[in-house]
Amino acid sequence: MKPTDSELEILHVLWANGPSTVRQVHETLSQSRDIGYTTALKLMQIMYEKGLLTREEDARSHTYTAAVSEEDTQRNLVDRFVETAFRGSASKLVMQVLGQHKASREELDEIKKLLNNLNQDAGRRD
Amino acid sequence: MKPTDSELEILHVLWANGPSTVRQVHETLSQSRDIGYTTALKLMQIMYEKGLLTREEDARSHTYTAAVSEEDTQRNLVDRFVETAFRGSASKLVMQVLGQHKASREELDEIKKLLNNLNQDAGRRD
DNA sequence: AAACATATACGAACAATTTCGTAGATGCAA
DNA sequence: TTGCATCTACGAAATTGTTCGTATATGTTT
Repeated sequence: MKPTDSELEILHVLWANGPSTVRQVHETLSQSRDIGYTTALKLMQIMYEKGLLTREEDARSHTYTAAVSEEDTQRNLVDRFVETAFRGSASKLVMQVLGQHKASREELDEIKKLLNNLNQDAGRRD
Repeated sequence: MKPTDSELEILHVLWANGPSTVRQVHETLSQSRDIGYTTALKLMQIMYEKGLLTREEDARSHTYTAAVSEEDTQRNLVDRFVETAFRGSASKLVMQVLGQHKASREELDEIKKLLNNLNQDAGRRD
């Protein structure tokens, strides 16, 4: 259920480019790091067995599609990460990230807006 | 340099309780999961070799201390995590976390305050 | 001092992940 | 139709992380 780092790389390619053959995925992956064709193939076969990918057995090659959504996957990853790295304290994580990374004004505004809503909710609950 | 999940568990114990013997760490760890004494020992020995822990060779047992700070470690982990799970988009991560996790009003206020400062900075830079 | 409790060190098994070589199938081109 | 390019499948090695049993040393108690 939890994709490994390599599997995540492949998922990102499929999320960004849509259904692709092993060759296409390998081509993209090659641009950012050294990886053999059969390595990519094997990874995608394993992911298929795990249910992380579906595939269409076309004429000669197979076309693979991500079977899990980017959102769901990231939600799962975040859950685990908050737990292991921040012992469950999501707000600590948020503050760490905000203090550390740059974000555009638009992004900050969007976050602020979301935060205001949450703040109102929290107020009502008290 | 990057602690594994098990190593992180041990670091959390040491960060929370301060310098401790293997026995003390094992005692704490046992409360949350099944783990043998020698397993904890081995992990801490490896962490010592890696430089994640220092140790004081007392009379009979050793007293271990975290050699890396909680803040630095979390910063590193967040960096990697943003990269692998969110392809570098820190704000996506923040929004994912805020939308998903509950936080107390105090925490939200604190985040909001931090965010306002950042927002001003971003404004000035434009 | 002898027996016991408890510590470290070490080796090894096991599992998961990553990597790639090689074999065999299949379509296409000469 | 023969040979070349390219595909999948498979097996296996290398790496890393986790786990614990056993040996051995060292204090402590009687």
